[in-house]
Amino acid sequence: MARQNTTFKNAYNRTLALLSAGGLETSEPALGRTLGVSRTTVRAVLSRLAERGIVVSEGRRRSILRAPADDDYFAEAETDPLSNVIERTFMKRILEADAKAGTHVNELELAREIGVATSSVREFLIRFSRFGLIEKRPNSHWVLKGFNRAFADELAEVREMFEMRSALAFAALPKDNPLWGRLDLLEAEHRGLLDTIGQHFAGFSELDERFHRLIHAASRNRFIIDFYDVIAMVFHYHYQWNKQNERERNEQAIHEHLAYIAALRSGDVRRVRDACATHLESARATLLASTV
Amino acid sequence: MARQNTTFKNAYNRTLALLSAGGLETSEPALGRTLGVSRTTVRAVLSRLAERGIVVSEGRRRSILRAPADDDYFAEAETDPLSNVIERTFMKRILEADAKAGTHVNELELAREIGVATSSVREFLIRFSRFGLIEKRPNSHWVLKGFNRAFADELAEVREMFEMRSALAFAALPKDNPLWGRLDLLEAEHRGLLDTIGQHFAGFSELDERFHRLIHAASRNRFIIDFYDVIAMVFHYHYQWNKQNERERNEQAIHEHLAYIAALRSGDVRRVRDACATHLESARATLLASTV
DNA sequence: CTTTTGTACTTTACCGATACAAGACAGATT
DNA sequence: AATCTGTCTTGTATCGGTAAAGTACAAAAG
Repeated sequence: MARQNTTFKNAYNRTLALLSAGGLETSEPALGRTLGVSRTTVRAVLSRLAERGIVVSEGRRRSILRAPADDDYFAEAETDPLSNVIERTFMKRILEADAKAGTHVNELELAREIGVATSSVREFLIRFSRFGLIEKRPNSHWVLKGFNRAFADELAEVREMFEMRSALAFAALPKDNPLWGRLDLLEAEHRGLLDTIGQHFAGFSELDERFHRLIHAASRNRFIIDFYDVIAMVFHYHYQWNKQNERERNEQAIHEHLAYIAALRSGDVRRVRDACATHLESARATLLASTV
Repeated sequence: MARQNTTFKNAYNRTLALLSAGGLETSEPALGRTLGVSRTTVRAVLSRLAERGIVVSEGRRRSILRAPADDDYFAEAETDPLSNVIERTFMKRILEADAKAGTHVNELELAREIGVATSSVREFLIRFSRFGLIEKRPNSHWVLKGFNRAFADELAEVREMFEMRSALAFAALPKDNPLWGRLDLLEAEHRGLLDTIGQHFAGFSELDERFHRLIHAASRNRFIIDFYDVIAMVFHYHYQWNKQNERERNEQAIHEHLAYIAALRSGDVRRVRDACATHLESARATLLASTV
């Protein structure tokens, strides 16, 4: 096999979902746009829909024969892009066990473990290296730098610098800037989550990310914006391992966000500074508490 | 061919240079350490030295038969690692001509132009992407973001933030920290360069890089330290195209560096701030002047 | 008993090939 | 006149293979 057709399978599953929701696009280009794939893939999807007797197309006329059933969908595992699989396996290794600084990472071994070609692992490691957790010895192995206190400190230091600057830039934005509207929406989501915190506080981490990315967007600086990828990665993975007091932590964070939002609206530099600093300080504390 | 043996050729050339200087190491491991390569490569070098009748080895006894001549060396082009070749070709393209933001970058085309496999180009582009000049569209091409004013501004903004912090950290270093010693040496080099500025002011860019990297080392933060790679890349390539007033610019920069060094030694926070700001401001101006 | 050499083995760097996915274009539909 | 479909071409994602470079270990030399 040359390439897993995850793009196709993903698009197919999402088309089934659209069908169930009754919102199937009419034309190939339109469907391509909503799915974010090319027409070639759309046609492959339509072709399979016809094979399975769900939708038949003739020319530009399409008729839905039946609603999709559960077993029409591809298994989730199959729709996961290879790079995600590699990333997950690798992060599991790093976070779970022998992730001491100085450990060697072997491309070939990783590739064999996951069942993929070395070049895929290689490319992943190169991409991953910008997170500052691994380093390459030319012509030789990669060296792990450890998910430790030093990493957390360095990360937090830069984060605080960047976010403070972004927050001040945000507060200074003219009132007709579209970012304000997006901030309003996010605030509403925060309040909504607060009401239902008992049930699904797990959704917070995703909201948290969108909130901070919105703030960073005000910096209009690609280096600042891109740096948030490092933080998002850390939160995404590391917090899967640290469920202690999750609810309390999240609830507190929501309140801090709300205060932060109010400060931004006030336009008062000192208030923004304080709210930002307060929130980032507790974020730092949480992070440090969960390092090795 | 599977792999250019540039490592070997490089090591071989450097061994010849060591021979001419009369400083050949005795044992294989020792030579490996000074060259920074493995024993396998050292043995390949020794074996070629024997073939060419320069040095013969029997057991651990080695005798030098003759001094290396000019045509014993491999041509420089052959000793250049593939990744360098790719980088140079790519940067030339970006800087020379049609480097408008939005231009597509085609892996296959680049690979054909240089005469290498696509995977090598791919890996280069992934590594290069952290410089913020290109961006990947999944399953599709890379998009150039343009070596323009916006890029220079964003770069300068982060640089100033980072270097200011590093400089303050440097000034606060205890006097027995080894970085002070290295600063002394660099100062001497600056003065030396100032005396001979007429002849070889070209050497300044390399000195400049070492100076700023030294300052950043005081931050003890991998993200800050690594960020200097972006700046180094920009200076390395962009300045090859902008030779206007090079001598005056460099001379001024040297004086700014000397003032900067004096400020660091003084430990006076305000003085450090001023010297750092002054220098970075003129660096920013130079950079902006040379963007498209 | 430490360091070096000879040798065998493992891993990385790079190539070439191919299925999957994107993109281009002309003729057909509305 | 714009958008859509059919068809074709190009390019990316991934694999498997091999020469170059690194690494491990036992026997030899000091």
